[in-house]
Amino acid sequence: MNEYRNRWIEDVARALRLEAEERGIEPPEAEIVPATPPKTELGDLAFPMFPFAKTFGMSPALIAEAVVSRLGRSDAGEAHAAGPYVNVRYPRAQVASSVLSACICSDRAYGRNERLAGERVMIEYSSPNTNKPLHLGHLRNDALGESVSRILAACGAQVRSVNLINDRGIHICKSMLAYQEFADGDTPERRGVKGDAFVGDYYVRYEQWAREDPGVEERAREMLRKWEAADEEVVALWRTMNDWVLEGHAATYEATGIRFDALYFESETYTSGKAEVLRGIEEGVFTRQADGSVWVDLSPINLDRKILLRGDGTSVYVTQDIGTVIARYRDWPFDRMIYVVASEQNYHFRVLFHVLGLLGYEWAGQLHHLSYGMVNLPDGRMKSREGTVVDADDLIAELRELAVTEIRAKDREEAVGDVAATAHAVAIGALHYYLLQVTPAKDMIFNPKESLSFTGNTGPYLQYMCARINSMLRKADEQGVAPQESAVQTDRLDTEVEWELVRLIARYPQVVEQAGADYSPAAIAGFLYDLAKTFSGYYHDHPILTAPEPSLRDARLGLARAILVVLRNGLELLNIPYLAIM
RNA sequence: GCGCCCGUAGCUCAGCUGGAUAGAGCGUCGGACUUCGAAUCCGCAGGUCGCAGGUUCGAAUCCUGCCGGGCGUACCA
Repeated sequence: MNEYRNRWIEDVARALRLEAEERGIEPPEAEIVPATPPKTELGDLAFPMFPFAKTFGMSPALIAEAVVSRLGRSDAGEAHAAGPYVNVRYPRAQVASSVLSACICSDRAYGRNERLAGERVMIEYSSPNTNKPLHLGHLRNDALGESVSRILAACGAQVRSVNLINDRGIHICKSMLAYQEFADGDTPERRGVKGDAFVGDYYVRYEQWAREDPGVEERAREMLRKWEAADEEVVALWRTMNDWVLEGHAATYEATGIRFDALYFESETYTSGKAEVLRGIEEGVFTRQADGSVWVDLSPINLDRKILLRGDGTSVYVTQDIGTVIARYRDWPFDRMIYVVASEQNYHFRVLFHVLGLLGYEWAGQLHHLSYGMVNLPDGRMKSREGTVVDADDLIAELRELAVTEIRAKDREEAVGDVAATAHAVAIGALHYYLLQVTPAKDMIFNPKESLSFTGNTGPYLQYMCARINSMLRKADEQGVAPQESAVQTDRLDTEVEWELVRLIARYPQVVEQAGADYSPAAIAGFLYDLAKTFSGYYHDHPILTAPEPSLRDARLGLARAILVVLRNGLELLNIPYLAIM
């Protein structure tokens, strides 16, 4: 459909030029940018004539008429004047047939593009602490990271997803200390709970404990010192508890379809970066203060100054990130690196990227912080102290139970077969759609009640449309009426809504490309909902399997099949499970 | 104070990078299952697009200033 568009832009430009010539006027300079008319009846492309009114000394409507009389019609469609607009209508049957066949033939590859072909993109997301289970904030992070990874891969990039696990530090020692003090050798297995939840309980326990006895704070610091000194007992405990947590996190990733190509552990990299900072002093880009601490001047980027090494020579957060990104670049030289990290850390990444530039890494300009907003509850921020943090596993379990209830209520147990698996897929679909429909940069409110809903603008709605189309195609097969692709007579698709659906299918590849350029799964979510909603209205009013004539039935089945292709591919990019039956 | 982000229907969110009457979902109310699966569809109601200027033929969209909110601005990560 792009060819048509480009051709019409040229044609309209030429017509305007000729018109100007004939009137002895300077050809108009304004760029010709087509828009989309608000309704399909008006056409498929709209050229507003307002910008040319001044140079022509004519009303936009008159210009539109003059332009149209020069354009006439061609095999690329026909133009007509609609007030101040030149509207173009494509040859529908022709376009429909090329769109549908491209979609159905490409099948799982439909929507892919080569925009980022050959580009190596590393993307970091999740990055949990190993002292507690994943919570709702991680779920947004994971959903975004996973989806953006898939979108970039669909744009042709070679993507490597990594998870930097924060497995060391004072917060880790806190849960360890509480465990030592209170657990009496208990284990997750013995208690029959997930390892991350088990350890998380001790973290909470520590917080209570520290409130009653301020002295424990010092004991935690002491433990950290021992850990850094590789004290055997402390390291052994650390290893055991970390493994518990990692196992628990892995189970949650598994349940949510989150994958990584590599795991990085902060415990292995936290001392790196220091050498880089020291090199920076030699090169004069950092300065050392009398107490031995090292600073970077950030006034070039309108910030203050920032410490890079403490007086005692130990690293801070930025220093570590300097080290890890350099190490990663060595492991796997990338053309671009994306950090999926909450907006709280905007400042941190501005500093990090600037510092890497100062250190002379030319790829510093290829680092991006995909900043996303906070997830709040209807009555405010999640607070671990007040116990309002929404646990990831609990939420998923709740969604799953609700889905089971739905399946039973609709009496679909038999049709569905594996109720548990289907319910889980619905739960994940609801969750991911809910988290991804919002523009990443915006804070969002997580309304538990709303998130538990499966009706309306939701993931299950999209899954349901897939299931319905599937069901139709299955029946067509059973009745032996499944059409050959080549046999589809697209001129039978002559209603406005059918044309609208064809246009949506044709637009999908561009949506993927745009979503890749903007790192915005929300763009895909919005598009899929549009498509599903339009189709839903359509098949309600237009019988498909039971269409009055075979050629009409076949054409509609072809359309439905193409829509299924798009929905399925799109859902995959959002990490929403596809269901043939639900 | 300074920096970044955000203000669109009662609530949660869209709005194709400046174009035709600002759209969905939820919620309220009212309709549609002997008809391809009602996790569906259709209709009603609901808006000074935070406010004020500016740019433009044309602004929810771009610029400036206010007002309101969030997050930062640590020798925490």
